[in-house]
Amino acid sequence: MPESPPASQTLSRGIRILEVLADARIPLTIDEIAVRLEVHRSVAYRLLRTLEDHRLVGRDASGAVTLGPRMAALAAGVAHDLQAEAIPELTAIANELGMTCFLGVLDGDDCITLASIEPRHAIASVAQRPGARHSVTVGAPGKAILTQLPMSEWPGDARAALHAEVDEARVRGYATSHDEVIPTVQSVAVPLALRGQRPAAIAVVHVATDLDDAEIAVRLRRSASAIREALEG
Amino acid sequence: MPESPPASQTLSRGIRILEVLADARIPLTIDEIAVRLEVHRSVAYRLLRTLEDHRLVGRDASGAVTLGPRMAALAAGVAHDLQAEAIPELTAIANELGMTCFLGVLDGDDCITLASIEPRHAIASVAQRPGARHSVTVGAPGKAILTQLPMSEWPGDARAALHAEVDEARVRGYATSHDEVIPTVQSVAVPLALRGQRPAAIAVVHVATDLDDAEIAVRLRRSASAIREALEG
DNA sequence: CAATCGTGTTCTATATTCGAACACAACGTT
DNA sequence: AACGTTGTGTTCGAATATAGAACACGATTG
Repeated sequence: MPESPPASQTLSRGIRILEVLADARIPLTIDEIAVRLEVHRSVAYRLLRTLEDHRLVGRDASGAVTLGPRMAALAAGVAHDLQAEAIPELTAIANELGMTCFLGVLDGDDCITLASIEPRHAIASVAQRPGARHSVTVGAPGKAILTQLPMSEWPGDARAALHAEVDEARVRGYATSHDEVIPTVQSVAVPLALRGQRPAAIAVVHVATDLDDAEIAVRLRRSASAIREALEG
Repeated sequence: MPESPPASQTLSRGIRILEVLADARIPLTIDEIAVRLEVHRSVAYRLLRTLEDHRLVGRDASGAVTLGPRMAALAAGVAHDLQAEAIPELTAIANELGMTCFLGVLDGDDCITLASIEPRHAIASVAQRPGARHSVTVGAPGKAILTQLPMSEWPGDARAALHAEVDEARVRGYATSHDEVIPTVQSVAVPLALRGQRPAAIAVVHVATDLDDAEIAVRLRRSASAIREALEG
């Protein structure tokens, strides 16, 4: 068993500033940040100045600290080729089915939405925005991702509860959810397994439709295949 | 004149790793990263382990380093309320005009796309993705942003060249571009100035249309007002 | 079976960071 | 006006977290 050498304190604190700012969702003062990090204010100050040099944070008119747009530019580099191939497919699906369609990937015990495309008259429009994150144990995309993992890698609290449901999804080839992540909406997702990359899924959400879940799944699977094809040749 | 105390070396190097990964767009080995940072490999190693702890980077199956989806989750916190208000408006515009519609904000000398919505029947789909970044001196959104700034804050090389064009855009209330950022496409943008926040703009791109630029601008301005209203009461 | 390329670990001198203290500006309150 | 408050930015010595060399190891490749 390899030892676990200590991480970099300074870098870790700098990143925690970004995390704090991201979930605060409002501009914070340096003091507030220092308190949340439990470091001396002068430490937070120097770290902030460094983040500012790299434009990852900025100040609003009153001097309070916020995340900078440059963060979005960095995030655009995440799974760049997957996004490039997936987005046109998501768009096609969204237009054909008239439903919001999105791409989720596994991150630890979470499912993170990387891209999402909305059709006209989007009902659940604020539903799934890029960057949205929730436990992989809830929602259709999460379960579609779980079908790709050995149960030993599931979050501890999910094994008993989801065993049957995920098994069924695996043989069926798609997963569904009702009322889990977003109240009253249903979701259908198919797994997207790529060589060497983290497990992913593409999914749609809808409230009520004349289409059968299985029919939706067929359409999703077609795009999943196209994406896989494009990326793995 | 305040002195400029040195920035945090460790944090700065850690961020440079993220920057290097974002623009490499392919997985890198630790050695490659160390070379690009011009640091000893063991330094890069410890920094990487820290980034990994925070899930900002991950490894693919072969052990190479990539940006992690968590970066996207962080980026979702950028201008959170602006995005929340803008996205429904962008969607409405995209569907009404049948054009890709996006939100750009100023970052230093660059214009960064924060969100973009494509219409139902998208023609040129890969136009402007979230996170896209280019000089504020090119493209319609950039010029719409420049109309909000005193010329003293323009990038040095833009003052002479763009003076007349931006002045005209300012009195007209909208900016245009042909063939600047993306070949053959035209763009129309209106400024979006928000109290205490960085200058922004909303814009559409199109190839050829029966609509007049001025008519498009009217529609854009309506949404800009709605967003301003919602955020500033 | 070398040679190469990659990862992960251990170690000490020292450069870097920490955190207290100081200086100052803007705002409200009494 | 004097006062406390709340915020920022700067200085500096001591302490420690970091830097970078060296070592150990496993895959691949020739």
